[in-house]
Amino acid sequence: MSRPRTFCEVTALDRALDVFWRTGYEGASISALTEAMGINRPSLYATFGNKEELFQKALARYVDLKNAFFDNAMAQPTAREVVAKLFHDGAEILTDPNHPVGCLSVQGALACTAETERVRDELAKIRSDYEARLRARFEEECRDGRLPAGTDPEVLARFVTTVSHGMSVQASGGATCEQLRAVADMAMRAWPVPDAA
Amino acid sequence: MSRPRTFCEVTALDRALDVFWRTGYEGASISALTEAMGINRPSLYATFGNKEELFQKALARYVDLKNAFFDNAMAQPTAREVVAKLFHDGAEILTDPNHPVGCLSVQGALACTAETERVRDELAKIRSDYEARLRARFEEECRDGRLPAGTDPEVLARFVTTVSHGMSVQASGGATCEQLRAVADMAMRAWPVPDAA
DNA sequence: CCGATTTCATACCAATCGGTACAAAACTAG
DNA sequence: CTAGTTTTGTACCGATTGGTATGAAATCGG
Repeated sequence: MSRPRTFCEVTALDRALDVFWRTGYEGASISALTEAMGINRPSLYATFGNKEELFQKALARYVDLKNAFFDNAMAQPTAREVVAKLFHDGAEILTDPNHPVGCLSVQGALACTAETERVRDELAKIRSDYEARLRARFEEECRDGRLPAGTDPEVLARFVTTVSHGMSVQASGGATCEQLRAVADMAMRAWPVPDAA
Repeated sequence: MSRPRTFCEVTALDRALDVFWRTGYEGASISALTEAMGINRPSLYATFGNKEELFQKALARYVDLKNAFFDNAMAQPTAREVVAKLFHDGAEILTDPNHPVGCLSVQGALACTAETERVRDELAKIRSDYEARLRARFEEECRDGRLPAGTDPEVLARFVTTVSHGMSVQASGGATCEQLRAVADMAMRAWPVPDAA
């Protein structure tokens, strides 16, 4: 009731996400955030709490976007195709000019001060969650015998996320989609094959 | 002449490096730096210029350390062994408890504000320099026929650096040396082999 | 049309940011 | 022992940091 908002909460959040994505958590000042969001400081604090809560909410939006991409890859019939699609589409997303380059969970905060440890840990948790989902998928296919005997699903999942995060760093350094795809194709050559013996 | 320094310039620089490494460029405040270096502000500015110059000098120290590691790997007789050593020793260094986890050129600044663009670009240049050295080595072995025909040295170099940077992100997330080595071993399975045909 | 309620904009808060002025202290050359 | 030079510690600079107090403007239910 009473006076309604003059701004849309979700679009403001998307603007905030863009700033966090481009400049990292610490690099995003409240002034930069409010300017990008088109609102003023008290509105930000009234609506989103404080900087860290705003980040968490923007991060939740990011995870939504990323889940769409990830689930789409996971819909592939085989683990190998899942990863191939993850790499292929990931290369495009990491270099998409419509949003900041790289992956927020990598760009956001690797190094940090004591005050921003929680943010770094949150991003680390997100990364490890995706890795866990991959591992679960690989374990499944290992049990079914669809992945060669002797395949370690945990290592395989860690390898895939490692390459993905490396691709994010490459994107941050200016690598193109095609260059990332070539790297991804090369990584796929490490995919486990049944023993010839 | 006149009054001598009460501190060692290189050890102070190493302390500064440690802070930049742990907290990133923006996260390292002058107060945190002076405290870690055991000197006060005017001494810092008189000796090292300003924050950015201090970072550059600390970064030069870091590159010295990293070169020792890198050159050691490059001393291996074959490209394959170079990369295997790079991965194997890298896993240890990235998780060495004696210094901050991960690689400074990855942790330092992926995302940044307009004022710290130069720092980010400097780190990106360092990363690409190492990649170029790997590429040169691979090109050499391609010409000599020691790498299979059809091998793209540029892609191979980018793949190796991508995995390395991914390992740095993994280390930042708490991965152990052994876990990184397992990933590295898996990555080595992508190494080019001569066509069976 | 009015009163209750909420959002808005301005202007501010203490703390910290990177960076410096200044004078006392400590050293060396003579 | 003194004159001159450099480093040191303290105390400060304006600007910016994340975060708020406050009152005016706007909208709703009645």
